[in-house]
Amino acid sequence: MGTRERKIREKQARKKEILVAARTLLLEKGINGTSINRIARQAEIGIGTIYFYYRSKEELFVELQTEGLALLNQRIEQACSAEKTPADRIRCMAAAYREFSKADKNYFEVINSFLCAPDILLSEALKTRIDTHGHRILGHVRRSLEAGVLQGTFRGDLSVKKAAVAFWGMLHGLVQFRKLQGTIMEGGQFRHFFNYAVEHFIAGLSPQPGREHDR
Amino acid sequence: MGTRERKIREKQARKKEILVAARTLLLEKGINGTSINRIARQAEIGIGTIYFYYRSKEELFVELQTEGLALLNQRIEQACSAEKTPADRIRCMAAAYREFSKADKNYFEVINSFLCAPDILLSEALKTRIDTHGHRILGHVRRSLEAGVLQGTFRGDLSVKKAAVAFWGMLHGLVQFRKLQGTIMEGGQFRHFFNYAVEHFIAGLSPQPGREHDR
Amino acid sequence: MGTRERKIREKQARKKEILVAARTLLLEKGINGTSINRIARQAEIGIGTIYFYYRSKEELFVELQTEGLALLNQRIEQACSAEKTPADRIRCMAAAYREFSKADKNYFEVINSFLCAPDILLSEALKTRIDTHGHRILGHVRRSLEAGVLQGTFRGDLSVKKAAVAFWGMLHGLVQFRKLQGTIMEGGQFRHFFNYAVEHFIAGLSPQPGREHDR
Amino acid sequence: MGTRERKIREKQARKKEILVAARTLLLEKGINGTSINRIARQAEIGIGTIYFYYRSKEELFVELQTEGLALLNQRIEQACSAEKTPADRIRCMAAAYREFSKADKNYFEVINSFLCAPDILLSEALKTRIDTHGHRILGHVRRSLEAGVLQGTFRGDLSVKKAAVAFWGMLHGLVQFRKLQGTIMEGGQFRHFFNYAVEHFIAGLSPQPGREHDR
DNA sequence: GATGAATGAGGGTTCATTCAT
DNA sequence: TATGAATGAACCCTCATTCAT
Repeated sequence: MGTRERKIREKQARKKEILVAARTLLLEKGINGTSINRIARQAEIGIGTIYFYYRSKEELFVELQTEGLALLNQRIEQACSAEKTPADRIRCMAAAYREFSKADKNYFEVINSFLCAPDILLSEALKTRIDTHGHRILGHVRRSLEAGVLQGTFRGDLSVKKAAVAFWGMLHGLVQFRKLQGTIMEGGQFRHFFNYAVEHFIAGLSPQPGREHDR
Repeated sequence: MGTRERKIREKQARKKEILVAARTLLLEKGINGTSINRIARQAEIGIGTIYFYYRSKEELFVELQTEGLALLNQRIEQACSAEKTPADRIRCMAAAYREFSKADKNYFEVINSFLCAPDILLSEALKTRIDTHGHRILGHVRRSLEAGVLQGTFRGDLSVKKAAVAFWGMLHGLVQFRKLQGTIMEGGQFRHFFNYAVEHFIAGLSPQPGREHDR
Repeated sequence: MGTRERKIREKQARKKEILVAARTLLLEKGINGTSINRIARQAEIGIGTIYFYYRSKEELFVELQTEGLALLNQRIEQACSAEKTPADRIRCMAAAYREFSKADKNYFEVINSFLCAPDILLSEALKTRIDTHGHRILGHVRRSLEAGVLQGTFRGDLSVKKAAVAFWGMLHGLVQFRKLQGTIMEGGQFRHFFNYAVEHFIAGLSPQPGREHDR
Repeated sequence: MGTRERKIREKQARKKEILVAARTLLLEKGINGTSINRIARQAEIGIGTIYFYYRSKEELFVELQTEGLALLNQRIEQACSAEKTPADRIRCMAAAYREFSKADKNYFEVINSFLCAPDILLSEALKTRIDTHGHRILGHVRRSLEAGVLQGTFRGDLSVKKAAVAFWGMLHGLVQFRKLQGTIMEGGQFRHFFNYAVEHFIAGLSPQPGREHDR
C-alpha cells in the first residue's frame, strides 16, 4: 500500500518536473521556442516520457495555461485587499493585469493565444477552465463595485455584472495595444494611456444626477 | 493594343487571387496554418509564383492587413456623419466596430491575429500602415470628442488623445470576449454587455464638478 | 546590308551588357550571389533575353571565366616586361598571381571552382580554353627561365617545361592556403610565406656544382 | 546485458553509414550536389535522422574532413621513418601526398572542395581541426628540415616554418594540376613533373655561398 | 528578338509524434 | 515505466529554365 502511494507521489513529481522544464523554457525562449524536444532536454528525461504523462503538446500547454490563470488570480487577489477603497481596488486590479501582461508576458501570451485562436480550437475543457478562473477574477471586480455602490461612492443604478465585463474588456484590449506603442500612441508612454483609461472608467462610476442607463 | 492593358489587369487579378487564397486559409486554419505552401495549393498556383508577386510572406500578410484596415476605415467613416451629436457619433463608431468584427469577421481576425501573435514583431512597413489607418480611425474619435468638448457636452479637461485610445482599446478588448459568451457573460447577450460598456464610457465623458484627472 | 551589320553589332552589344551585369554581380555578391534572375535585373533586361544569348547559366559562366583568364594573362604580361632580370620577372609573375587571387578574388574563384570540380564537369570546351590561356601564361614563365639559362644566371640543366609547371603549381597551391592563415601559418602574414616560397624556388634555379636532376 | 553495448555499436554504425553516404555523394556530385536531402536518400534513412546524429550540415562535413586528414596523417607518418636521410624523408612525404591524392582520391577531394569553395568560411570548429592535423603534418616536414640543417645537408639560414609551408603549398597546387594532364603538361606524365618539382625544392635547400633570403 | 510570368524541385532545418526495446 | 532513435511532412525561400505572347 505504501508502495502504491509512493508510486503515485513519484508520478506526480515527474509530471511536475516536466511542467517546470516547460515553464522555464516558456519564460526563457517564448512560446515558439518551447518544443517537446527542448522540454525533454531541459527536464533531462526522454522524449517518450513526456508523452507518457501528457497525451500531446496541447495538453501540456493547457496545463501551463492553467498555471498562468492561477498566477493572474493570485496577482488580482493581492491587489484587492480589504482595507483599500473600492476605487483603489479597481485601480490596483488594473495595475495587476497590466503588470501580469508584462512581467508574466509568456503566460499572458499562452492565455491570449488561445483566446485569439479560431473558435474550433477552443476546446470545451479549456473553456471550462477559463470560465472558472474568469469568474473568480470577475468576481473580485464585482465585489469591489458592489462595495462602492453600497457605500455610495459609485452610482446606485450600476449593473455590476456588465460594468465588470466592460472593465475587464477594456483592460484586455488596452494591453494588446502595447505592441502599437510606436504608432498610435505617438510616443507617449503606454502606462499613461492605460492609467488614463482606468481613471476614465472610474469617473464613469460616480453618481451623476439625471442619468439613465442599461436600457 | 489592348493586350498590354489586359495583361496588367490579369496580373492584378492574379495578385488578388493569391490574396483571397491567403485570407481564406488564414481564417480557416489560423495564422500558424497559413503557410506559403498551403496558399499556393489553395490558389492552385506554383510556390514560386507567390514570390513573384510578393517579396516575402510578410509582405503578403501586410497586404491582407491593409485591406482589412481600409474596410474598417470605411465603416467608421460612414458611422460618423456630421449631423449626429458627438455622443451619438461615439455610439455609432462603437457599433461600427462591433459590426465589423462580426460581419467582416474575416478581416477582423486577420488584424487580430497579428496583434495577438507573439514574436511577430510588427515590421516597420506594417507599423507604418497600421499607423496611417490607425490614426485615421482614431482621428474620427478624437474629432467627435473635441466637438463634444467645444459644445460643452463633454468634460473640458478631457485628454482627447488618451480618451480616444482608451475608447478604442475597450472596444477591441470587448469584441474579443465575444468568444466567451458561453462563460463569463452567463448567457447574457454580448450586444448588451457591449452597449453598456459604451454608455459607461460616454458617461465618463460628461462634465463633473470636482474631478481631477490625468495625473 | 548595312542593316545586317548594325544588327550584328547590336547583338554583340547586348551580349556584352549581359556580361557586364554578370561580372558586376560576381564582383559584388560573389559566385553564389550571382543568379540569372539577378543578372537580368542588373542588366535591366528580361530573363528570357539572357537565354537567347546564352544557352545556359554555365555557358555564361564559362565566358566569365575566359574573361578572368584574359585578365590574369594581362597581369602576367605586365609583370614580365623585358628590361627586368629573369629572376625579377619570376618574382613579378608570382606577385601578379598573388594579387590576382586577391584583388580579382571572384574571377579567381570562378576559375578555381572549375578546377576543383569533379572531372565530369570539366567540359572539353572549357579544357581547351584553359589550355590556351594556360599555355600562354606558362609560356611567359618558360621564356623567363630560358633567358636566365642563356645568360648563365640559372642552371644549365634546367628543364624549363617542368620547372615552369612546378613554379605555377606552387603558386596555385599557396594562394589556396590563404584561407588557412589563422591556422598553420601561426599568425604570420600570408605574403611573407608566399614570398619566401618564391625566393626558395629561385634559389633552386641557380647553378650548382655536382647536382643531378630529372631522373 | 550486451544489449546496451550493441546499441552503442549500432548507433556508431549508423553514424558511419551517414558519413559514407555523404562522402559518396560529395565525390560523385561535388560539394554543391551534396545536400542533406540527397544524403538521406542515399543512406536510405529519414532526413530527420541525420539531424539526430549531426547538429548541422556543417558538422557532418567537418567529420568528413577530419577523417581525411587523419588518413593523410597516417600516410605521412609512415613515410618519414627515422632511418632515412632528411632529403629522402622529404621525398617520401611528397610521394605520400601524391599517393594520397590519388589512392584516397575520395578524401583528398573532400578536403580540397572545402579549401576551394568560396563563401564556406571555414568555421572555427573546422579551423581547429585543420589546425591540429595540419600542424602535425607540417611538424613532420619541419623536423626533417631541421635535421638536415643540423647535419649540414641543408642551408643554415633556412626558415623551417616558411619552407615547410612552401613545400606543402607546392605539393597541394601540383596535385590539383593532375586534372590538366591533357593540356599544359603536353602529354608528359604527371609523376615526372611532380618529382621534378620536389627535386627542385630540395635543390633549393642545399647550402649555397652568398645567398640572402627571407627579406 | 525580347519578354516576364510561371514553375516546382530543391535548399537546410525543425518538430510533434511513434514504437520497439 | 521509461527511453530515444527514427520519421517525414512542413517551414520559408531561391533558382535555372520554359514558353506563350
